[in-house]
Amino acid sequence: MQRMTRQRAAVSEVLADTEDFRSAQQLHDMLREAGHSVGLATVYRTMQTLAENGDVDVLRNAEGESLFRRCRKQVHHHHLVCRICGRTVELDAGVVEHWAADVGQSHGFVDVEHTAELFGTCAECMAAGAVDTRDA
Amino acid sequence: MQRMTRQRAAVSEVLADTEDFRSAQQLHDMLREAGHSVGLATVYRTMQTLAENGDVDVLRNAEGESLFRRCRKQVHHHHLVCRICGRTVELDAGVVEHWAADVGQSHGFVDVEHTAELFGTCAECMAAGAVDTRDA
DNA sequence: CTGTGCATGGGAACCATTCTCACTTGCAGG
DNA sequence: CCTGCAAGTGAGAATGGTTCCCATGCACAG
Ligand SMILES: [Mn+2]
Ligand SMILES: [Mn+2]
Ligand SMILES: [Zn+2]
Ligand SMILES: [Zn+2]
Repeated sequence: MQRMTRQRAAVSEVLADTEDFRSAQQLHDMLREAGHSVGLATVYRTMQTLAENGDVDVLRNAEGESLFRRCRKQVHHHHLVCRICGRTVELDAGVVEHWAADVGQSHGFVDVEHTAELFGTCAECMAAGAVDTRDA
Repeated sequence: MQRMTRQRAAVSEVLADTEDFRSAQQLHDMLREAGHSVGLATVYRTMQTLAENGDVDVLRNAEGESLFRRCRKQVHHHHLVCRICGRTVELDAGVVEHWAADVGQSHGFVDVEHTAELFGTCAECMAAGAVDTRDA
């Protein structure tokens, strides 16, 4: 049984304010800046619950950190995420769905699930003279 | 300049002995069982080097742990992995490559990378009504 | 209003991975 | 063969995201 608490309301508010994937720690900072006081553990707990309920999407960046976002689409979809600012584009990917289904079937696998995410640097971050932090 | 050491030889040997994706710690255990003494840090370092050279493929399981495997194909590809026995099929996925490139470009993103893995239950495991032997 | 049991939060615990650094060793060059 | 030295090693410490613990707080049904 879910209770409505000051903390959960604050988290929902912050989630509604951003279009981008954010880590639990970033959300925690955003809450603090917005004047709300919410414990980090509570942020993690809340995101876990929201994720289980399908209210937020979760993905892991290259560093293995979990990123959260309230998505528009409730149905299955994929993302193109800016690895610098977190800007996100929701993608329909019928091609990928078909690929997954075909490949699974042709190899005799059942209950095939797939993961597919795109990470890049968005135009704005690129223009901002963003340094490519990769390779070297 | 790469030097051939007892440790690296042992790791290569163990990698050649398995078809399945394994974690650094599992590899470390396998080395110990095979009678070789190799530090865990060395296993990590070796896997990192092999991964950079494209000699092993890396993927992250649901728990965020890195799994390694020596793949047949040297070129970029994806995997269909049995979530029960770990059996792995290497996949060519031109469709996915094109999708990633097109989507990235049409949204003005650069340096677009993608992840795409399929997890399912293979025919044998399905027939055996098998119990999950992995994870833990 | 009140009790009760879900919720909170600060800090400790967890745990895979990386780092440190003194020590070892492969191997090119002599 | 030697030898010097840069690359490699490993035990343990550090890191850092995430979860756990537990005393205290508080939402809300009755
Ligand atoms: Mn899909
Ligand atoms: Mn690909
Ligand atoms: Zn960006
Ligand atoms: Zn199987």
